[in-house]
Amino acid sequence: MLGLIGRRGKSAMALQYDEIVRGSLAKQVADLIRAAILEGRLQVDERLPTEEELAKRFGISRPTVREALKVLAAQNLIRSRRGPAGGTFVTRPDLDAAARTITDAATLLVGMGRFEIDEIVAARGQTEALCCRLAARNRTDEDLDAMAQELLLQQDETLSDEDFCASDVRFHRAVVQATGNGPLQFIMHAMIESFIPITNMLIYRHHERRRTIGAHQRIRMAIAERDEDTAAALMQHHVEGMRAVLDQALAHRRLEKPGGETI
Amino acid sequence: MLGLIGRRGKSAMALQYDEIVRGSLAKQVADLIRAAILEGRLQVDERLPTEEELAKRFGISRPTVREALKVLAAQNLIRSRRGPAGGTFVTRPDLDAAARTITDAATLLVGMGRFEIDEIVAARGQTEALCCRLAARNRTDEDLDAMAQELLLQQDETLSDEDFCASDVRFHRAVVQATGNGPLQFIMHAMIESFIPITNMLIYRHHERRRTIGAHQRIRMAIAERDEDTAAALMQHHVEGMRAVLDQALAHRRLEKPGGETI
DNA sequence: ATTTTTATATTTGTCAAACCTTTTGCGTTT
DNA sequence: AAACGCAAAAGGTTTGACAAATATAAAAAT
Repeated sequence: MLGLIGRRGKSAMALQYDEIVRGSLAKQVADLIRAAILEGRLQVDERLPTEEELAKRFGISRPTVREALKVLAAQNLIRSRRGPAGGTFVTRPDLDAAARTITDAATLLVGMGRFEIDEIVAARGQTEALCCRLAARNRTDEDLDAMAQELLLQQDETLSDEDFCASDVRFHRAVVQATGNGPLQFIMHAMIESFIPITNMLIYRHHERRRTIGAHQRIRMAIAERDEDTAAALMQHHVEGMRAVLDQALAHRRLEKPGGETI
Repeated sequence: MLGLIGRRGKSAMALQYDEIVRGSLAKQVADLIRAAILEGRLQVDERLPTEEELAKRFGISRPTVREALKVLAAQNLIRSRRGPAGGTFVTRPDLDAAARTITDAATLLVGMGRFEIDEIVAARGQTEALCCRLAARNRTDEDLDAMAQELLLQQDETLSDEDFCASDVRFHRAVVQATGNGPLQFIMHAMIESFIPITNMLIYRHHERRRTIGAHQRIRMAIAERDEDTAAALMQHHVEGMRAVLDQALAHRRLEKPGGETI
């Protein structure tokens, strides 16, 4: 019974205005375990007690414990397996999983129209230009190869719009990858994966492929020659050149507003 | 009974190798509802059926439904209230909530040592210098006031290390805020909130306050005068100047490795 | 003796039915 | 008209049980 507040009687203690209760029992338990993980009191890959044991120790029921564990699992902090050697384990922080999390969050915001197109274009232009600078400085030959591979693919005329967009995303990712900076790659994920597809799916219906490919090729060339200023300027021009096309494409899209009850 | 796969007997259907099941029932339900929200089939602030009703429609039990809803609530997609007018509602995508999500993800990665200090310093220097440029271009007088307020606070000698660090974070946030670019602010949250505290809590034990304050003041002045190049250079120098101090501080910290069973 | 099969115990996953707590709204009383 | 109180609705929690998966040990077959 770890001090959780359940079925609290209104103890007539005068002047006790500070946070009566933080939330549901499940939330309190989730917060406790999360804190234990974040503070390192629970090591990576360490096994937590069984759900029944947790329920007993916290003085709550197993379904409530499970609700708490589900929340933590949704945050990629723990994972569960069945069986005798199963149980709940602390998950090693995974770069991909974390990147997916922030991408989802960014995609949601973009999809719900919380950002202006102009803002997105400006943010892309600036940050990707910066990445170009660092890429020109730190790129390896493998990075150049990765870019070349996408360029080759993009020149295939039979490529569907969707596949072309996907290749475009991979090209920009390759540029970010070439910076060799982990934290920057992590941050740029949100840009690359959420901002680019939204803008591109609108644009490529208007057949701007040739121009895009040309810009990509020049960018790669500048990075190959370690010409920071040129690479950055090219990228910024490439991205911000979309603005006009985007505004036009957006006008078409305003009319599509589906709605339907499914659940 | 919406086609969920529960208690599946090994139906002897030959050649049905494709994804027998996606996961637990709770996960399947969570995925279904999430997709409905992300695709706009469930509008913002729309009320979902009651938990009992959902259980009936999906053909599963209420605890399982609740596990699914908890997952979605943890992702800030829904919220629940009790009472007759209560229920489960689709949450409007919130910038702060999303920012908190990515901050948590980044903090976790940093805390678990998935990034090198050098990388973090470099990423901070580059991106914050970029923000300085845009801040110098777009800042309002209110932005300058916000910076000045933190500077004033930082000059208080009696400030605790923790409070000084918090003010430092707010100063850097004010710079990002001054860019006036929503997506950029969103992305930079992860830097500001997770990368800065980690580095600063190490540094300020070594009493670098005066130098920090001086750098802040010069940065603000350059932004006020709309001098992009100077502001960017100052910020980059300010951030990357920490590297040596950081390496030193890190050496001290290597010895602290607490471990203890609490859950 | 080695491999394969079977049994068993353990742990998560799911279910059912109830009860508790909070909140709203209505109806009664003052 | 305002205040109070009650009842209904919905999420929050509990209890106890069973189902499914899986690692380990035991047994059987080769």
